[in-house]
Order: sequence, then C-alpha cells, then structure tokens
Amino acid sequence: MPDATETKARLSLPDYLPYRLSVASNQVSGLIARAYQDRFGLTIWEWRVVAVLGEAEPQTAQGLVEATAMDKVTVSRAVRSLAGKGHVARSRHHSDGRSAMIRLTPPGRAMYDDIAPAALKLERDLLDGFGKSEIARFMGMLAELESRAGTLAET
Amino acid sequence: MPDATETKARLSLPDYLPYRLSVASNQVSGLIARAYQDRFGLTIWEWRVVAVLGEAEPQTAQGLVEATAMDKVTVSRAVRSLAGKGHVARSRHHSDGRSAMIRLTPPGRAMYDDIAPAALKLERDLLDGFGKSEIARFMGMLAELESRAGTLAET
DNA sequence: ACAATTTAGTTGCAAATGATACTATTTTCC
DNA sequence: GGAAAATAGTATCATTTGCAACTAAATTGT
Repeated sequence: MPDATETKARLSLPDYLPYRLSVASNQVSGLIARAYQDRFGLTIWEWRVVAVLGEAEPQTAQGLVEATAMDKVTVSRAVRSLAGKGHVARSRHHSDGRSAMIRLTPPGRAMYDDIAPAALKLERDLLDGFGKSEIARFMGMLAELESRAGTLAET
Repeated sequence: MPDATETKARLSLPDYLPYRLSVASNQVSGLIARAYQDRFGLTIWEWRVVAVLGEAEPQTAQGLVEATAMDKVTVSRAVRSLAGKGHVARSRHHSDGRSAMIRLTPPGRAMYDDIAPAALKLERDLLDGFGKSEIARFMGMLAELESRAGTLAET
C-alpha cells in the first residue's frame, strides 16, 4: 500500500531527491558533453540546436529557445558558433525583419545524420535492460517534477 | 510485456532522456537554489556542506568532497565562505597537518536546525502524491543511470 | 633516513554563464 | 497615422566555474 503522506524524519543528503537528481543529471550530462565534444566538436547547446533543426527546419531563434529550453542568449551564441563552423546558415525572415530563419547547411545536415544514431545509441546504452513502461513512468515523473518545480518557483 | 530491446527510430529532443533529465534537474535545482539563497543566503554548495555537517561532524574537506559529490575546489570555496559568515569553524587535525577538521559553529547549527525542516518540506512538496514505492523506483533508476553514465564515461 | 611520490587543500587564470542593457523592428491601440 | 509598448536578437559586463599549477605535509620504498 503506497503511503504518500509519510514524511522523512531526517535530512540525509544521499536520500534527498533534489540532490540525487542533480548528481545523476550532471553525470549523464558530462557523459553526453564529452561524447559530442570528442566526436563532433559540439557543445551540448550546439548539439541541442542541431538536434532540433535536424527534425524541424527552418527555425527562428525564438523557435529554438522554445524547443531547447535554452535561454535566448545561449541560443544566440550556439547559433553563431554553428554558423562560424558552417553547420547552419541564417537567412532573412520573409515577413519579420527582426528575425532570421536558421537551417542546416548540407555539411550540417550530414553531421546531423551522423549525430542522430550516435545519440540514440547513447540513450540505449543508458536505458538498456529497463522495460518500456518503466522508462515511461520515469519520464513521466521527471515531467511532473519539472512542472511542480516551475509552479513552486512562481510564488 | 515490457520490451527492452525496442529502439527508437527518430531523435526527438522532447523524448530524449538525457535532455529531459537535464531540464528537470535544472528546474528543480533552480527552485532549490532560490529557496536557500532567499531564506538563508546560502548557495547550493554551501547548503550541501551544511547538510552533511548537520548529520555527521566533524569532517575533513576530503570527507565533504566524498559526501557531497562536489569537487575539492568547490568544497574549499564553500567552506571558506561559510567560515567567513561564521557558520563553520576549522580546527587542526590531530594527526594530519595538511588537513583540517570542519564543524558547525553554534550559529551554524542553529541555522541547520532551520534549514533541515525547510529542505524536507520542499522535497515533500515536490513528491506529494507519489507513492513510496514509486519514489523508490524513481530514485533507484536515477542511481542506475548515474552509475552507468560513470561507467560509460570511463572508456 | 631520506629522496621520490602521493595526498590535502588553496590559489590564479581562462573559459563559460547569466543578468542587464541595447538596437532594430513590429505590434497595439487611441 | 503615430506614440507607446512589446518582441527578436545581440552585446556588454560581472559572476561562476573548472582546470592546472602550486604549497605543504604525509607516505612509500630502498
């Protein structure tokens, strides 16, 4: 019988959810960061931008902000860096002069075609052995925590 | 029937576990950071140090490194800052001259006695409504991901 | 016993990050 | 139609962070 009302008596860091979440996330992010840095010379932020563009082109910077959960300054820097390396190109937005349309260049697209399988393999290595429903519950709980933290932060 | 062998066809950022994990963790960490900054003037790192000392005193810096998953530079800075505010004190280690024993001062202890319930309440707000076993599975999976990421990073 | 190595902790420097301010457009609404 | 407010994106500056070098003490091996 689950008991949602039970409370913890002591504060033990190893059992403290925000701590565990942070440590696990940092460990996973570090792995990812190194993998993409080593194989493609991309930061995690550049990689996120490429991942979004690979699935949905073109995008405005604002679209990337929403799709990547990055702040607009971070997106701006990532796009500039990717443009410098020739992975993406900016073109004028047809109707909004403040905005630019961002898309992958052919070399950028080729890189994405290499990245995507590598990214999925990494995820598979992390999740190997867990059942589909187990994974779904885990992701659902992550989403719920994210949402609650957002709500609690508003006050 | 769970199927652990199934693989994903496309790379979709919103469904990508490392991404979700990072976003959720950042959101929760942000909440925590702001809560401790506002109420106690502590950074997350200072708070972690205090949380460990509150449960197990005294500690060497190295002990804090192991207990908090922080790197030694971060621990050094957090301890110095806490010492400057009078929350912790350093004394000579009886047998090792390189090391110092770190413990809470009486005001530091008093602060901890305020912090601990606030921290547990925050955790309860985040987890409210989830069953004990659900939470346990979630934490277990976090631990497993952390461990696998560590292993994969070694190669 | 003592040179070489390891360990504890701090410092300094360079890169990453985040908040704020700024420019240039576009939208709102009177 | 035009002033005021909002939005897209960039630049600037202060803070944070992480790495590598450093000092000092302890340990190891001969």
